[in-house]
Amino acid sequence: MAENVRRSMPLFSMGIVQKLTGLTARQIRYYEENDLIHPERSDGNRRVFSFNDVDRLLDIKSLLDEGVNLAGIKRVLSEKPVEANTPAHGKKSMSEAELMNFLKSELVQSGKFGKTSLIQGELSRFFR
DNA sequence: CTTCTCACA
DNA sequence: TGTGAGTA
Repeated sequence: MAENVRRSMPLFSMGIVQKLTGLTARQIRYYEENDLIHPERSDGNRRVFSFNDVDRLLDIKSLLDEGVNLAGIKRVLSEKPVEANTPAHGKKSMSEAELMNFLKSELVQSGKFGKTSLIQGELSRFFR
């Protein structure tokens, strides 16, 4: 499962994840406190999120829109341990495809506005 | 400049 | 949750 490696490869900083998920740093840190996500720690105690974390955050965001509280989200994610990867073809979670699509869109948008794109640098490591 | 923790409106 | 203080 080399995919898990990529998925767990920590390479997103707080700022990147904020733009990717649309959540605020406060929320992300708060969710971490509630064991909804487990980012890695790198120099100076800075969080480093993996693809898996971002994916999870996206799920959390969806649940939030549905009016689910932390307890509920916690419950949902509990059934989703961490390495819950598809047995064969994974029709169950197409979150990866969604995420890829989302990330690409972000890149396009960034290009359109000709501005920003801190994620471009980070993302290049995925599409290289 | 960015992120971190802590604490309070 | 947001925000500001004080750091690293």
